[in-house]
Amino acid sequence: MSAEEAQRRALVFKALADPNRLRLLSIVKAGESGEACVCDLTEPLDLGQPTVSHHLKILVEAGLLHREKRGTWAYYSLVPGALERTAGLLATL
Amino acid sequence: MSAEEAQRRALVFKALADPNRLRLLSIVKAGESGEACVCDLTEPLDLGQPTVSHHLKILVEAGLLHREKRGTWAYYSLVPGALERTAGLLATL
DNA sequence: CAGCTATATCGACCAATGTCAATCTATGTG
DNA sequence: CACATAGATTGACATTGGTCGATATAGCTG
Repeated sequence: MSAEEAQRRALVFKALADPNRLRLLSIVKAGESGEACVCDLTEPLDLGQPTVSHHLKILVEAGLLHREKRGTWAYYSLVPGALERTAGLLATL
Repeated sequence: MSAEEAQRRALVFKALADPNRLRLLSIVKAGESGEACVCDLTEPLDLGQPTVSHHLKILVEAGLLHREKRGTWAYYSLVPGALERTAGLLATL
């Protein structure tokens, strides 16, 4: 694998390499509507709102979460197929 | 997902969250014998020997690589099924 | 427009991490 | 035993990364 390809793939795993971000993904996935707003995520993780926004941004930039703003709220949802594609990265090392 | 479970899973992804470690896994996997010694890994990554040993240790501790010492050499190989199990972690978030 | 609320951004701080040079350990060889 | 070699460990350093408080932005409501 080329250095550039490795760097690219490492970005996704970096996004997954934090316990709080794994929990964020888990909560978003478990939500019955498939989405969650920041206010739903702050309390269960016992983190400040800026910290949660920071983690969500990293997950969005990694292509794992999708952000949709509706009114004052921002709703986050899993990007369809993103987890499966990430799993595929491991099979094709 | 509990905080403890998240922490446990994050350890594996932390191990994957470095480009050089991804390349190490890739090289070990690609080797025809399925294993490689440190001396085979230093040059293609353009890293010093201590750095490579450091990365290999992290991959072993994450349960991804197996280390077997034969004589003066240490041979590293993929732990069977480890990558598949890691991929499974993503499916069960 | 003034005020409120949800979220994002900024700046600072401390902890964790990747890298290297130097050194140590263990194995093999004369 | 003396020496050489493969690899691990240590210590130092610079960089990155997670967290928070303070502040900014955007949308809603009166």
